[in-house]
Amino acid sequence: MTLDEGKQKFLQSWGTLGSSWGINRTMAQIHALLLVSPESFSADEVMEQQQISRGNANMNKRALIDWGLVHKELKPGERKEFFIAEKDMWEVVKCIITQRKKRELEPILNILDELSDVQGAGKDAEAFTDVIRDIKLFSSKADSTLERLTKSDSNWFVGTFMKLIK
Amino acid sequence: MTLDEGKQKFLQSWGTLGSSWGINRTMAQIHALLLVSPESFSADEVMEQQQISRGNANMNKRALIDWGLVHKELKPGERKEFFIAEKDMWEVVKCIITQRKKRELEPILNILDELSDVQGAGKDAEAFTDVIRDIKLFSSKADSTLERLTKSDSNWFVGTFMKLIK
DNA sequence: TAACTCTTTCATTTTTTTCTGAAAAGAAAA
DNA sequence: TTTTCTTTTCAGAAAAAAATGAAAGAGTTA
Repeated sequence: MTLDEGKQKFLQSWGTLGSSWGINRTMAQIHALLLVSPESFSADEVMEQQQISRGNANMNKRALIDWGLVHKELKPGERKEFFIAEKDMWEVVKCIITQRKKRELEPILNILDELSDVQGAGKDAEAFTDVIRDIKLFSSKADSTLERLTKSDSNWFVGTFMKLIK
Repeated sequence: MTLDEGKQKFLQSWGTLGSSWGINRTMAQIHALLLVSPESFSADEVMEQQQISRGNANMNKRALIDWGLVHKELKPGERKEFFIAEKDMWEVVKCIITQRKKRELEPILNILDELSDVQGAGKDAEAFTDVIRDIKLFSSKADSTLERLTKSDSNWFVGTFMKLIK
């Protein structure tokens, strides 16, 4: 397989994976494009490579920066902004965990807290509080595990998970 | 908060969480509905509770069964099928991990294998193979960790993660 | 076999999400 | 200040995903 074929296949797959995880396909593909490129890209280059509009490129570029997956790069003498992806895969994983945890896990934890004290008696109320309690147990365990994960360094991660997997 | 308000809020939140993780909102809400109910539901009851069409109810009910999150229940004397959710939260988590791993992680692992032997020289090819190698490292570590996780019992999970979060 | 009950399918409609492109805003150079 | 280059915004268009409902299918009972 040639480099170009490989890149193309990677962009395609990364986009598909992203969209099945609730991430806009184009955002995932721009991320993939920047990930496999040693050079930074201008907005125009991204637009041309991905055949997308300026608005679309800008919107997704900003989202990637918000997630911490992409950084701005200013080239001396150039007026344009350039963009380059975080290449350290451990940093990438940490960014994704941090963002999704903040945006999704933490809000649901707050709601579960509120739901812990519903009023009601009987089988229905009992089933409800049981489920909420169990979900809360798992969620807060997940939350603190991920919190520790993102606070640790790559070696800790590799070491700990190595132990887990054998 | 009353039981009904609580249920309503839970269905709402579970649906939102689901859709930000690439799971159809209605599927997540039906799941939530069945999760917090001690009794099983017929298709008609689901339709009425969620105000959705027969086709929609059927489609999502089937998806939930495919995932292993919901089971059929045949009541003696009744011609209808009834549906009841798996209530053991550890089983629920295992179902979700197993399905997503099979549908998403494993396919990408196969693609990463193919992408490992792209032909090409220079900075671009090097950047490409570096990224693919790193993603493969993380993915296969994740894969084997999740594999072991789903093969283990609840106590193992609680114990191990307890240690991690100490 | 015919009538009945319930489930499944799928072409069409509806809703939601994503994308476009032109206009506005911002920032550096002339 | 004015011009030039670049980024951002956002209303409307397009595409994608989800939902509907009627018809077909499947299994029971009469």
